[in-house]
Amino acid sequence: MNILLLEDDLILSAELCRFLESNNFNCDKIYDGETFLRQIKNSTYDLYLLDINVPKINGLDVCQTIRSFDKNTPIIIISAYGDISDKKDAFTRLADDYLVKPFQFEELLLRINSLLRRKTPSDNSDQDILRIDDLIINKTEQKVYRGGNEITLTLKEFQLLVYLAEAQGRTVSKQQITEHVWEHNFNTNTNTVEVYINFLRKKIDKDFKIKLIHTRSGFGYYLSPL
Amino acid sequence: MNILLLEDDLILSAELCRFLESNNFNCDKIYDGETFLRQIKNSTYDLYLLDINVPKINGLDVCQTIRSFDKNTPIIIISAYGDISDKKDAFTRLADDYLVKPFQFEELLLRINSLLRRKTPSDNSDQDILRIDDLIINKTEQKVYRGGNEITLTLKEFQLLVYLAEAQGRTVSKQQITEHVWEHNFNTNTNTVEVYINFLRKKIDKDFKIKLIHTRSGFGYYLSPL
DNA sequence: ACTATACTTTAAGCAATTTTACAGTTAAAC
DNA sequence: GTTTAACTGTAAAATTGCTTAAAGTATAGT
Repeated sequence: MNILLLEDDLILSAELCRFLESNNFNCDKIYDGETFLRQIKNSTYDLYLLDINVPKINGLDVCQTIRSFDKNTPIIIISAYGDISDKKDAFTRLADDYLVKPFQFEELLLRINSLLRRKTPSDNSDQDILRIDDLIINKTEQKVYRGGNEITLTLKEFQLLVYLAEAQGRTVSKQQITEHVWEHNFNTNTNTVEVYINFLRKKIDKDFKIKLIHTRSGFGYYLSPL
Repeated sequence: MNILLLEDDLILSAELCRFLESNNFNCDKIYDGETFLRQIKNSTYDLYLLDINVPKINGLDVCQTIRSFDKNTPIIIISAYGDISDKKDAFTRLADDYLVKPFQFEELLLRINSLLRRKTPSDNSDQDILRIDDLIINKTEQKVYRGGNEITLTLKEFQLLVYLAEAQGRTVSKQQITEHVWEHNFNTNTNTVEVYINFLRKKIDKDFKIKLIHTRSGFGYYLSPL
């Protein structure tokens, strides 16, 4: 089980991580909200542990951002703020639990296990969420987000994007795309794929500095932030 | 939403119940563990609230007994005991949360809602009453209300609405709808689903500003106030 | 069993959206 | 510099969805 910890108190962070690892969790630690959100784009975790008062983006905003595309992964807020208004704030942003510092590590462990126990048994939700940089594709909900905003795609646009995303950065040929997304094999001189790539670029890359859809002339297309 | 409360402090019990009812829960109160276990055989609840130190059978044993046949319904322990060993005891008996007395009612409310939100969607089909905004669907009575007024639906209309409601805002395809509501799988060129969606829209959305039934062209339909 | 009524399904025309095709332009490869 | 591949806007075609009416089916009362 992988846990990602957001905590800027280096001593607490190290201690907590050590404690969790001694209880058979794998724990990564991050010190500011911005890096945190970047990190979860690359790797998936089973649970998030968020301090509120951290640099750049605070823990509550991080929580809200996660929940905009992932309703499932448990989130526990750990904070020195113990007021009911702070707790209310956390729960309305769909956190699952709230622990006031200082707390006993043992209690945190109990609550982590309790939440993980409740996670849906056949948790395919992790595989159903594809990420490329800040682009998030939720296959079950059939929805796409970039920079926190939802992007509305048509059925074919969505299928094409999923096919590209599942190639994991490898280049896929137009031949492969027509076969998988359009399912007709002999279609020669047609530029349907180019047209749809163009549709996707308009919706996904146009307003962003970092382009995700790339062409390898003669080979095909690939999805990557680089 | 129905809550069953186990608490032998009559003053606290009454106050808590009043608070929960003012927050749109239905709350029944029981004063000892034995009666409690008898009660849950007769009626189903959405969440249990258990004090530990009560007559006959204590709250932790009640918790363990419930979990022997029901792993799903959320259980919150409320107790004056605040030691880590007590908490550990509660969580190992598969309670979902633990609040130390005295606590703020407001915080209990937050934690109740958090747990109810997480209830697995699958057991939503066990749910008798489904709600989407001001639309209320009573499955056992097979009645539907919106804005306090009853809406008369035919059998197929009702089945379709229930199927959409149980999807919890997710988009369901026409394929899925025909399979579940009409149960014939090879149905090719027929527009029965569209027609029934139209019937439902007339009865449910027509007179209201906020529309609940939405189309995602190419994908299917979903129910949501947004 | 007959009739009236309500319910379900099919059909058809229209509207909206999505997909495809075409054509001119631009960029890349050789 | 020429050739080939890729991009992009427009428009036509195809698909999908909505709505209404009417035909078929089941149900209840007499």
